[in-house]
Amino acid sequence: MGAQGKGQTAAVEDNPSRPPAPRPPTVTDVARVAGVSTATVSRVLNDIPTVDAKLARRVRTAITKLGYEPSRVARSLRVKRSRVWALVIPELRNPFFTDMISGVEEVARAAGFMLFLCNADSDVDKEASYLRLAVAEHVAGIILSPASQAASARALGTLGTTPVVTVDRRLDAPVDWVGVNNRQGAEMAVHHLADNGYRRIACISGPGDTSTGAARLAGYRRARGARGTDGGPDLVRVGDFDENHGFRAMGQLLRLRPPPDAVFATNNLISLGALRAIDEAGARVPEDIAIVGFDDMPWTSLVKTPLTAVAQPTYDIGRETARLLMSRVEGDAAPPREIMLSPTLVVRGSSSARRSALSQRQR
Amino acid sequence: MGAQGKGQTAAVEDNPSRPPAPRPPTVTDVARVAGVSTATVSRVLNDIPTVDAKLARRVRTAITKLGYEPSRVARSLRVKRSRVWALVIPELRNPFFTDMISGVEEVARAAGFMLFLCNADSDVDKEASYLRLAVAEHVAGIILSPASQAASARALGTLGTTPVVTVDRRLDAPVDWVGVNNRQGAEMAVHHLADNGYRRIACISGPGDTSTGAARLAGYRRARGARGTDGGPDLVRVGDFDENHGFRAMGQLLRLRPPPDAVFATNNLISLGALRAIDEAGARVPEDIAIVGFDDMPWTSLVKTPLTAVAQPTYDIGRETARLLMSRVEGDAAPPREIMLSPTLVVRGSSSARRSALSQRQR
DNA sequence: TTGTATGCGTTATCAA
DNA sequence: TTGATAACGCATACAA
Repeated sequence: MGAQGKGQTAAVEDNPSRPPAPRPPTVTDVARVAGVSTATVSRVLNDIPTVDAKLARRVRTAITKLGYEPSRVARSLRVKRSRVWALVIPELRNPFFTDMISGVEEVARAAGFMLFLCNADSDVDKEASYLRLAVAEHVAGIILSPASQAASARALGTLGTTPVVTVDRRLDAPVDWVGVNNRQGAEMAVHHLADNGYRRIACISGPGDTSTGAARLAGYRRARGARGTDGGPDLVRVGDFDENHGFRAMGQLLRLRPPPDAVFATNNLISLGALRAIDEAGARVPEDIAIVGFDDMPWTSLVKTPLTAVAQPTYDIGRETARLLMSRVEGDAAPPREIMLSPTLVVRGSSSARRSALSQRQR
Repeated sequence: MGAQGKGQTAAVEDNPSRPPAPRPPTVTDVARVAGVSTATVSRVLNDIPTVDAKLARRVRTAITKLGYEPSRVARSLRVKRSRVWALVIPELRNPFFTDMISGVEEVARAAGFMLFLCNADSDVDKEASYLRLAVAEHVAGIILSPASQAASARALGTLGTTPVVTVDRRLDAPVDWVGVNNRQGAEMAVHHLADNGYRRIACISGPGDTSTGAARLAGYRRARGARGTDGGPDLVRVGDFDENHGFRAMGQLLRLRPPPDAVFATNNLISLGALRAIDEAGARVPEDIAIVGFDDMPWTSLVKTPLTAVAQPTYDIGRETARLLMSRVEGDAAPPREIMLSPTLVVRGSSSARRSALSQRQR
């Protein structure tokens, strides 16, 4: 109900009583008002100590009086480096990345850096295009989670001297990296399933041309090898790190004869899709199929059977990445560093110890 | 292998075999190589038609030969407007906003705009600080989802002529807005619960100084009024739009005597917290308490009792917001516009028709 | 149609 | 310690 606020569209014309040029003040204006040179204003702005306290005060009052705000673009042009980072990630809708970004944002903001958000959409061309834009914007540094191992490493060459820190996904190149021990995380998942009596453990893997996809699959294979579990290569399903792949792969796995008795879902979106497939097939977790995911999410404890998952210190990953980039931006020229954090296994009902076929019948 | 070059202090001069200056090429370089003036290069760059095809070709080959990339910061300084938008949101870890951002990003990238990601962290000071930075960076436009209705409206004044489009959360100011009909969405939720026989319908609301918090609460109250349901003001719990508030409020509601038989959770994080509280209390959905959430998420169909939710066209909201800002950036000076999309109710098990007390006992 | 020259707002170099 | 002045890389008014 109520009236629409649309009324009174009358005087759209320019108001002649408005000051002629609402041009934002510049250093020159500040200098004039403070009665000093622009050089002195600049010195005050940049906290250069060799300036008389009295003059500095005059400058500061002039600044507040005018409501002056230094132009970051003019400064960027002059010093040939902006206080901006580019954040290039493969998928914005994956909560892992947004949590990670939260960590990056915290330290960037504290240091006065703005963040260019670049969503590559898992597309190497979009990624390359964003990287070009980033250098065209004279960003001070780049945080990159590469869409692909091969193509993205090539793109690195075009970046000139801009510092780059990769995160989560590695590159075959001498470049900083922050992330978790993905192979270890995968091994933990599979060993845990084997410990709980599962023998046919499947894996829904991500793309082979991402280091995380490759490492988690490698960990899975290694752990299976160590435990001598059953089943052949058809238990491995490689595809994208998304819900769709999780859904379809899980459907295929459930139709296998014999089907797997457990599955390792290698990221949170794949887990989501796999759970949906299990649900639609009317299968029970873990009686018909156990599942362990990668990435612990707010919803993992709330699904029908709470999900066991390999948890990453996602926010910390973002913070460490930003700190490392910060040191590079400030001139740290040490050889490339790799900061590897540890994943942890959060055990819940989806991987509960398997009952033997006998005891199942006894129920 | 050779001697270290360090000894030869004789030749302090630049190594002649190395290119003297790995300085990125500029318009001047391109102009020199192409044998034209910088003005012509600039014209080619900006697709100004009044340039001879032959010269244009020469320029273009020079550009590719040199690997020239125009400096967006120099251009920004010159034209006093960058091809960058600022995206100011209250909470990066709320998937609603990241989905919305995906939509924004799609149209921004297509138009060659970069995005400054500004996470205000529900803090009006951080928000104000980011808005200042945005103008200091000469952004072409701002997409703002205000942390608070009152404080953020004040901040608008400092923005000068920079176009602003608000999204999701409104402001008490004549400014563009894109979002859904939040009051209607809330009404749908409550009417649905009432239709299914619930009589004591609680509400876990967001902050009163956000338009979405206020509108959803208003819709809840209005629908309750229309249906004449039971219960008093203690059925309404106001707090933050986060999981913690959802968890605590739900716990309090469950301890009420008599407790509510249904609850409306006014955003996805509150739903998460409420479900967790219900779970920990050992209550069943919907037998002990029915629940309807706001925002449909990938996990909503997978929780123990699939969640009925008011769904928003989140991605579209982002796209529409970006399109509106684009038109403003291109000079559209029409009066402020409001684009209101419609929410839809996705019905699942968490709000199934209530069984009477009698039939419940009969089970 | 093309070129010359100037300025965007800042910082850095050099003299004073 | 301070100030005049020259860039930074680009776009444009004006002249040719």
